[in-house]
Amino acid sequence: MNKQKKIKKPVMQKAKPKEKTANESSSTEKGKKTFGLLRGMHDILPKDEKYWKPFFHVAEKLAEHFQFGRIETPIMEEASLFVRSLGRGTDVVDKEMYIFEDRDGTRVALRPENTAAVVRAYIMHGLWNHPQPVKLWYWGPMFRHERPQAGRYRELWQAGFETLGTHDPVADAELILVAYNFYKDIGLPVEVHINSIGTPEEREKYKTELVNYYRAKRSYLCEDCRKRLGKNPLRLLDCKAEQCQPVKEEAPQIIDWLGEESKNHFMKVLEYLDELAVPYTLRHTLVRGLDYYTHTVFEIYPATGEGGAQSALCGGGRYDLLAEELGGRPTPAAGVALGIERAVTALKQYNEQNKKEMPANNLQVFFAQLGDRARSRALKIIDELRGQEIKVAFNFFKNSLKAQLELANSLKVPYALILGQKEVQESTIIIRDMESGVQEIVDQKKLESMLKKKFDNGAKKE
RNA sequence: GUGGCCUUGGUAUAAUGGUUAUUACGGGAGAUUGUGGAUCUCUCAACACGGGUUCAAUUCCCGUAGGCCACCCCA
Repeated sequence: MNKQKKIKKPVMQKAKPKEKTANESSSTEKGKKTFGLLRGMHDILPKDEKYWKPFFHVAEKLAEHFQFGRIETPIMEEASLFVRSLGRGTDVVDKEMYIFEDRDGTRVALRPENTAAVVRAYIMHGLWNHPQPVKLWYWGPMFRHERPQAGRYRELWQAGFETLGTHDPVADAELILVAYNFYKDIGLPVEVHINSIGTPEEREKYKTELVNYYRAKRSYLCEDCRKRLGKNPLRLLDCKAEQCQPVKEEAPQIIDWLGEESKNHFMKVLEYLDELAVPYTLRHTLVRGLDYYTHTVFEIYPATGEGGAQSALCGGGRYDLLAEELGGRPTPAAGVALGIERAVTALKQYNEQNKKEMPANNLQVFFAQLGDRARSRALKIIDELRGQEIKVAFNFFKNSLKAQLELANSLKVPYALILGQKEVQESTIIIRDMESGVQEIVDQKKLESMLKKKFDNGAKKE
């Protein structure tokens, strides 16, 4: 052994320091190119499944309960769909879209979000002829060419809920409830931030007021804010620079610039939330970056308040004008998009801090097999157990009993079944209690009933 | 898009301008061959890539890529 080692390594050693000539050859002959990920992209591996699956299930369940129909639209659309909906001048459109010409010369974009596409589908398939409102949900990847950071990816998964064809504030409240439950059901404490940005007209008036106010204080502002003043005044409210805080605090609030109708709508939404006991915080600085929003806007954050700058877990609001903008008939609507990666990250962090773990696998038995004959018999029995809805783990790639039990142990399975030559001969099987180590030999025919009895007893004890 | 920090096996880490790059977890095999959760043995596996400085670079410098942080913005 040792000798082999000594021979092997010096050879490797020599190959490397052969300097420049060796380098060339090693990069072509020996060193096969390996591939990494495109920037900002990530794989979702089986180990993450315990986080991703529950979120999907919760979304699916909520959709079922609240009767949102599933819709999946293509991840590519005509680029102009997003330009129109999100608005020229928004960052998402101007600098974050994956946009290219396909082989036919069509201007194509990878969807940066899904509301526009859902509205497109709503119009295209004449869903306005269905009983209104039409409630839809989706789950899939979005693409934004941003500079990546933790919680910010270029491919990001979103679940979304959209309610189209109603002006009723109860729709806003329902969406917030759904989003709130999405986190609550999974055990992640969150807080809802909410605001109203009224109609475009009201917003314009407010913007003018805001600009006037800020202009007077221009000399106190940070550099960014001076830029924002001309470019994107609503963003002034988001400024984190310390020097701007006093100015910000005194700034006019959009609420005061809403008309009767808008105000009433907002009040109604809040009343519903009170009734639903969804805790929320009014945040008059909450505006949103996509052009299509009107009236209610909201975001949800982890209640821990940690997680860096991009900690918003989801965002949504009303978009009463979007359908019309996209060529449909006027259709009041509202929706919410939930970032799955951020939810996963927040939940992981929360679990870590609170020493919680995701529910363990619900495997009930491990099937250990010894020898060829046992193996083929095992497959049959396992299939029968599957028919009985008994969740059984096994690994036919390991042959020693020891290795198999080791696996059973690491999987935390309560019972192991052991089938060897002897048992095959006698048509029996061993049931081993993994905790106590007690084993009993039972007739294979009685296996299912025995197991079920044990599971029942186990359930009763708990 | 702007600025900054960072990059050693799958993960987490140690050290070093110069013979076999540390340790733990993890993966595989095993400790008299049909029994796990303890211990032990063996084994697998890394200096992101490219260029430069140097007699010599994983170590110093530059570039690229990627990650992270803040901003911009957003989920």
